[in-house]
Amino acid sequence: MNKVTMEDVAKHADVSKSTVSQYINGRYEYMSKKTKQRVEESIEELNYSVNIVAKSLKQKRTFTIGVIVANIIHNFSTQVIRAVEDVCNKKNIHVIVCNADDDPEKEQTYIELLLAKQIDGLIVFPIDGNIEYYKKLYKAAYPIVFVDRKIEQLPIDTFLLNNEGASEMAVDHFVSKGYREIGFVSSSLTNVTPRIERLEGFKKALVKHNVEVNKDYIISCKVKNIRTELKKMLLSVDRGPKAILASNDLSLIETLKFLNQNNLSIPHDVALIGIDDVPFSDIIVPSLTTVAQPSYVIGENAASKLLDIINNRQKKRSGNIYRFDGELISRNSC
Amino acid sequence: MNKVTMEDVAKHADVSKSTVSQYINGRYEYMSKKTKQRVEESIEELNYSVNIVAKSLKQKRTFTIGVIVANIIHNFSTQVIRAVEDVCNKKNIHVIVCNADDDPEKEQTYIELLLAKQIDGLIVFPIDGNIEYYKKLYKAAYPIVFVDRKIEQLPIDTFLLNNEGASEMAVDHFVSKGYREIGFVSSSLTNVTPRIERLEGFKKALVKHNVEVNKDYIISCKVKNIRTELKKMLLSVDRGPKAILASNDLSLIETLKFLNQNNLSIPHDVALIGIDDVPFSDIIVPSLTTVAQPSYVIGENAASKLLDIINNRQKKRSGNIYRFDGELISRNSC
DNA sequence: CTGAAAGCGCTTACAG
DNA sequence: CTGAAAGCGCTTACAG
Repeated sequence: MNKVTMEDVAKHADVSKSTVSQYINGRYEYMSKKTKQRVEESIEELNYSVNIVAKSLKQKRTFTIGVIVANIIHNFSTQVIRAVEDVCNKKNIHVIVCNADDDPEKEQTYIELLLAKQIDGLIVFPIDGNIEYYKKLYKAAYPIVFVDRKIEQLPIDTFLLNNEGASEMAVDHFVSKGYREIGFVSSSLTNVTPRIERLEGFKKALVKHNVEVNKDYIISCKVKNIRTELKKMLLSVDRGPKAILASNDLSLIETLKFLNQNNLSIPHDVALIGIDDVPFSDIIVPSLTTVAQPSYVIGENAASKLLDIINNRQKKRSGNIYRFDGELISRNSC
Repeated sequence: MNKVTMEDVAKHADVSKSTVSQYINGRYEYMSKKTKQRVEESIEELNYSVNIVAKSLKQKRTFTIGVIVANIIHNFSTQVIRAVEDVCNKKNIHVIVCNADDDPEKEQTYIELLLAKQIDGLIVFPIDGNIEYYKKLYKAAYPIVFVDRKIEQLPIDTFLLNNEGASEMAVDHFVSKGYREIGFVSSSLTNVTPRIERLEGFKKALVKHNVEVNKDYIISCKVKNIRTELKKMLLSVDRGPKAILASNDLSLIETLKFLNQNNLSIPHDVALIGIDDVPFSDIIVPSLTTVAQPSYVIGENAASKLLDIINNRQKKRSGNIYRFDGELISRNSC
């Protein structure tokens, strides 16, 4: 395929490699019409295309960034990736996606491989276990932004949902519909930002509405155990909650499955709101009321910021936290 | 970050670059214990990692492959990508994913960019409009495999569903449940393999069961028009079909939406089977009977084959068509 | 067992 | 306006 090099073009056009390079990079200022045309024709005839690897080595830029998602299983991850790719593709930047699978070691291996490939920057959904490693990257002034989770110790730009606000929206909606016995289901085991903040927002919102926080109504466990916990909460306790806030897509799905399997009707027996829209919320019966994350917008912003940082390495970095509000989409499950 | 080079390590260990390179690449045969240890320590101390861009330029391998999906909107695409990434990551090969969005020009731009990046091989969900371009790649002996769709003219290894068999499974299931008035809904506009073959398989299966093929029961149009067409088919015609085979995930979703919106109960009013499992088929009520594609297996096989081809460039290529059988998952929609 | 040298295919100051 | 030369950071025959 790509056997023809700049040298070949130069010979064919009877000019120097330098000139061909100038042409390729659109620096026509000092180029005679004749030369320009000869080069143009030669490139056409030989079907030349530049070797980006060689170019990258020289320029120390690879025109590629990496995205490391904590876990690609979440809808949110997929949508963020899509947005990042859209933003980057527009600027002819390639994106390499790695799924850390919530495993710090896996993540570190990926980061090292990406760095060895000299990628220009990194978008990371950070994992608790790798803080020291991020610190190294930060100190080396490596272009990096975080998504979904923040790491307190590091002034790295971070893009995430207004998590407390999202919970508040859901609780407000429940209360406005007359529900005061509200449960909370979370699938995250580890101490990640979304889980902490959504639970916190949930509690605050209850307090705001003068509802006492009932610990028996809060589930936080592995995905596969959610249904067992729901059974305890809804079927064993004397009076369980009449409404459930599922804190993300996976816990929403588990809750749905549980309710369906136990013939509990939504919203009659239990009302349901999920944080994180799921692709089928509009398709099923009853349709699901959710607080949708602006995932695409979050991804766009993170990508734009990263590209900015890459293009202005010198500028000192701000380490801002960018919050994006969720949107309550009222459908039929509450 | 990666400022430290092989040269630095060489100086620090007081050996030559050649020796460091040998060490990095695990060629210890002729290396004295002492040298080996000194290099090892220096690498450790300087925190050196190899520059893959330089390595790639020299070796003419980038340890990266590209995947160009026709349209990432399909569940199938996502799953194939996941499988490809799993296979490649195990061998430290990176994957760059591009979404052609069913646009031949977009696809060509991506392919050119990927080639300029010197990627080692390509997995493509081919689009009708780019046959000439694939031919060029083929002639240049560029490592490439196809997924999901075949291009008759080119002997390129292709991995796809046994589409006719999938339709047959669905029809058999309908018939076994007593349905003989069966509709077919397809979302693909263009003449792509899955659409053609699934429709063909559908017709053949009807014939096999001595059911006459009724053209009014076959819908093939843009996704956004499916519901209008369904309305004509189900609500305007005197006697519409009592069962519907949705030929892929998107048409399944549209059909579901239509049935729900019109309060048609599944399977009582209309039985439903979809080719292509959707993630929520098990979650909703009624759960959906589908013919699941072995998407992950297809992706795994395509990736393995591509890596094989890359590692044995000399071998002449077979151009086999690899068919994978779907699996009927009987749930409650039929 | 180890090192000097050439070269992968570009870009970029600099000279003329 | 154009070209010769150096260099990006590796690998790889080859010499010793």
